[in-house]
Amino acid sequence: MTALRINFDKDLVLAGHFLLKHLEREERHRLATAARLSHHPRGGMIFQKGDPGDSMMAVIRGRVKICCHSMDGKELVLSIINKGGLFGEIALLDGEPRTADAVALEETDLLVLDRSQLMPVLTARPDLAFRVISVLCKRLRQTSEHLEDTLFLEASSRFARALKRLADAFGKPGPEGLRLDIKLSQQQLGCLVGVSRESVNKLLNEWQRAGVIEMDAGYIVIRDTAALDEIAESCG
Amino acid sequence: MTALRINFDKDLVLAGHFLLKHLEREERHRLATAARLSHHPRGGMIFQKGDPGDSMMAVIRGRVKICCHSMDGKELVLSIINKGGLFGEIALLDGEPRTADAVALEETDLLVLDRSQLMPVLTARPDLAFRVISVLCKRLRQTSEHLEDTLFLEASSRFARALKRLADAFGKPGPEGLRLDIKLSQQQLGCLVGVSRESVNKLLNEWQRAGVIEMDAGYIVIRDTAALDEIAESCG
DNA sequence: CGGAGGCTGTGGCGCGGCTCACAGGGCGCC
DNA sequence: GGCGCCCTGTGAGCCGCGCCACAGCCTCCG
Repeated sequence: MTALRINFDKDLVLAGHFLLKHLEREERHRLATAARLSHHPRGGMIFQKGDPGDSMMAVIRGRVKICCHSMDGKELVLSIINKGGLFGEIALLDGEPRTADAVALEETDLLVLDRSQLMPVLTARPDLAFRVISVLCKRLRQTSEHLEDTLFLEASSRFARALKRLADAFGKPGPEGLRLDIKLSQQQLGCLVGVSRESVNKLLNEWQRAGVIEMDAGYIVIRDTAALDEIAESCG
Repeated sequence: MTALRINFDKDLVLAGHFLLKHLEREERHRLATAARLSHHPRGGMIFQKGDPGDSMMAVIRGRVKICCHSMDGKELVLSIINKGGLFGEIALLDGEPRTADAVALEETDLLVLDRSQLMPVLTARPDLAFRVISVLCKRLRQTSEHLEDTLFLEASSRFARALKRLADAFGKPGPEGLRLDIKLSQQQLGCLVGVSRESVNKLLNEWQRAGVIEMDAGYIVIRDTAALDEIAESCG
């Protein structure tokens, strides 16, 4: 009974995912039964840079950060995966080790798909392969934009752009403005763009004084999108 | 007669390319006849960031740099494509605008493949699709490593790593050491890693004095690979 | 309830590296 | 040959921002 419910849930999860929603129900069901569920506590390590990787994960509940660390302990957060999102495809697809760490930001449930299950489907369904290709293209565009940002822009613009990206991914419109529905410490915000915690603090307070943003119970609310755009484009 | 020779050449070029070498001869020939040749003088612009892009290019002769520019005129060189290399796949695959400029570093001939020609082949041949996927994965790994480098490492390490990468791509073993078979100004070298021309100059001279590298007729020769590794890994 | 550990808020110092300024050299073009 | 242009070489100055230090808070836990 429980097993049945879990399988049913898995089907639903896969069906909800844009990569797999176009599969025949039967095919999807086969994937669903083969997929493992895995649970991770807040802060739990899902995989680590250098691990052999023959699976990819879909986030059912919680959030996952993809990050890596320098030799002297600095952290760079490459991306934050929301519920419904997918990560770990690269190592699955090319068979090389994982390029980054994956850490649960909150209590998180994952659906794990192994290469051996996925590859036959990919081969049989060219449309699925194209979907994968377009995911990879998007990632590449993002990463390369991230690189441009860090080389061309100074800290304030970079951070403003990061807020805008966060707003796209986690923004909920509210009475006061666009509310970022995710709690990140100033430390973590800094890691998103390669800026020190202290600088993040100073920028946040500066913008708060200027009425561009507002802090509400630890959440950031963007009050003046235009002003933020201004900062993001400034200098250059 | 000329046309025939050109078609024959195209066939050869495609056959030499790892993406296409596994196609049936007939299929490849169809692609080859459909593909355009295009010629660019040294410094010529091949395409520009933001252009609609429905083609990808294989380099038959010469070299191409993929780069982009900041609003205040700084340049970032994302990669340099050698003869035999491929570029422009991303826009072709996902239909979005080009993410960067492509400029001929030398007198360059290209073979241009249009989306309309390539897509049917891609759909019919899953192995080709996988090959494309693995190209994208490799690019993604490179870009993300580039990003890590610029955020984590200081100028000297970054530049040392860039030299190593150049050595991988363009290095010819010689009597004195590994010779980089490409002429780049200090300006261009700087653009590869986001370092000012002056800093590049100082580093090159410093390393030359230390016997790590040597300049020969404008070409860089790496004499002490281990020392370069040392610099690349240093600090952290 | 008290202590520890993580987060925020701020000021000051120091440094890596960019900017600027200038001088000399090679090379193609008029 | 001479002129302009782009390259290399080098020193001085400046500045953004990281790093350090410290103080006040909140939260979790024994």
